[in-house]
Amino acid sequence: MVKLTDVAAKAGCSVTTVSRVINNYGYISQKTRKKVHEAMKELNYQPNSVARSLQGKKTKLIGLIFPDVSNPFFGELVSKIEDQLFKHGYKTILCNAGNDKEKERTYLQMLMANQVDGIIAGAHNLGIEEYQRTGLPIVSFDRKLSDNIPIVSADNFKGGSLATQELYNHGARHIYFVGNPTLDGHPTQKRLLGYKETIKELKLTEHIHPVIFNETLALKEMAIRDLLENHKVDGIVASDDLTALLILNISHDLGIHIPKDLKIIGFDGSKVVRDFEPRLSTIVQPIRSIAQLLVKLLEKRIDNPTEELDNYTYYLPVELLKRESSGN
Amino acid sequence: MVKLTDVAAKAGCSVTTVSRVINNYGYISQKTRKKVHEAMKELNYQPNSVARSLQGKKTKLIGLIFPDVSNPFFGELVSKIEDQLFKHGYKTILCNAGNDKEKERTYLQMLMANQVDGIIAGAHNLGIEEYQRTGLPIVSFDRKLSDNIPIVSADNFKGGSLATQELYNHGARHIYFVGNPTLDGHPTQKRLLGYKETIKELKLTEHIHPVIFNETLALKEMAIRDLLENHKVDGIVASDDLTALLILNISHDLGIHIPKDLKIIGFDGSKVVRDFEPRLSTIVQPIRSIAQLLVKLLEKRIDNPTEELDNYTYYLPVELLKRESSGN
DNA sequence: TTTTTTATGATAAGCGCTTGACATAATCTT
DNA sequence: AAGATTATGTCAAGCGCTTATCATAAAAAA
Repeated sequence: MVKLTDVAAKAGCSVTTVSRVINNYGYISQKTRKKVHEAMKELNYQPNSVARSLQGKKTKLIGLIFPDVSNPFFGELVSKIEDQLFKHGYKTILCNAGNDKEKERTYLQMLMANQVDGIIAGAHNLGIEEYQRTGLPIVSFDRKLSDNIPIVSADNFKGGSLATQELYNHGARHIYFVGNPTLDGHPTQKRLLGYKETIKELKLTEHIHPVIFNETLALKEMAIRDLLENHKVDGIVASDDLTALLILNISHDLGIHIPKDLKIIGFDGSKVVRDFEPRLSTIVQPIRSIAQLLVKLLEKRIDNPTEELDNYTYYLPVELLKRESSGN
Repeated sequence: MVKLTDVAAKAGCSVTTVSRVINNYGYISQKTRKKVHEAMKELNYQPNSVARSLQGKKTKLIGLIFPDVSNPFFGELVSKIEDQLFKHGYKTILCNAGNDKEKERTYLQMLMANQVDGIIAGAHNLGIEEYQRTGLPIVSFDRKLSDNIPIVSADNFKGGSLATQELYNHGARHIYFVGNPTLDGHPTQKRLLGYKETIKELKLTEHIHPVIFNETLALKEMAIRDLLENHKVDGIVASDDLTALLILNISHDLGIHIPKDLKIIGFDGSKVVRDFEPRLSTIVQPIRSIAQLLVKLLEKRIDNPTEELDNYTYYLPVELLKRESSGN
């Protein structure tokens, strides 16, 4: 392994000088600076970040705690975050927490032990305290952890409302909300609230049909089949796109015509779903902006941990993508 | 920050003893071991892995270099790999390389600087040498890097063959291969070879219709539209599921009935696609097994870098999932 | 009791790098 | 030419932990 002393030898100067070049302090002539850089290049030298970190330097490691990148929405979000972090010089430690409390907890410990500079939290298994206890800079996606942890989120309430209104505009009068009904703090709840509010404004009756997010596919299908076969429904606000797709498929099996008999609108609008299911109307979350803001806020916290932010809650605007499934 | 000396103080023993407990060497009585563990728990102590790594201990960090987790297949694969790594006590550094040579190169440097224990390489931008030069244990997914780097892959050739045969069995005689035609070393090429071989056996004419993987959606759509409108085709082997979905959608737009007028079969079989597009026939890669094998091989390399493996090429069996789109 | 074995402590070196203190050149000012 | 400025070097301490060495004490075996 090439080390500082090797570079110094090659460049014909002292380690101090090399260190000065690398860390950019003290007096250095252009000539030596160049010589050192050349030596580093020739030897393909990379300062050992482990050693640097031990001096209290930043590790430039960020922990990303999210449910699961195999979900297209989280996949895209994580991808965008990773890209932002990379541009800011950070490396991403990927922590898929699933719905596994224990795994999330272990990861938290690991991240601390690895001296990460900060955490972006998007999983929802653990309580606030466990995150607080890390003492690390944290920003949260879509869920309030505590008063002093910034939270970034799409405007889920508005999304729920927009979706409901869109279905109404296209003639639906028996509009169901299909998805997770009761997870408190969970983002889908705000979507539900938006739905409820709008239903009330429209003087309709609210109908909530629970389809639990991390149930098996078969159980979800049963729940949806039950809805479509045994209830009078002509419009559905789905809590997320995957649920919406399921409804689309089952409707097709049952011979229910979309959008004539039933109008559907999803939520999330990941690129994959938008591109490959072009019939589905959906509420699109601004994934790129979310990623940018998360990283920007986190970096701010890292660079200045004590500074109070002027705002701890950010709702980014959603967009209604009108397609065939909602009657367009 | 809690450190070793704090634990020693709390437990009423020397740092040496604490270190003996942590690293499990030398003589230690059950009583002291317990006392130390209690002290660690009480203080919520985590050995600083940065400091440990500096002694030459393993970092337990693995770099994962893949194109992009927002692609459902890679999302699922990365998710499964992450899970395997976690179970083996490793942390995952996520490196989305996209098709960006420079980013991949930078990541490689970063991984070296961070003293990762090994790399799982699934991106295809860089040449062998740059990987070799890291001097790190590496395993590769789906692409040969060099003779002494193990490669794990689904049996793409067999998959291409199975798909072609399936279309034939259901009556297709004008069977096209749609996707990347020429990327050498790229996995889709073996799929193409499987297709070609089988076409020859069946005494049909081969037709290759290029749709470049990282083109824009619009260009891909144009290419497909051209195929469907201007060519006599009744069967398509798609190089991957997303391309297959595109073909499905465009066929629908053009009023081409699937599977009556045209039979399609995709490739990859990620869970998302299987669950949410249940009409699509596809060649399913054994993602979980791939992940397990990759991690197993990598760990072997890490624990014993010099040992020669008895095999450097692993083709895992694919499975044909028969659905409606291929005529079932 | 004597010898072995087991348990713990004190001390120090070192992993690769940073940084401060101090010293000495080389170059620039006026 | 004298002082100021800039450039480089030497040396040493320290980040938190591991590990080897040596010493000593307690428990177990002979």
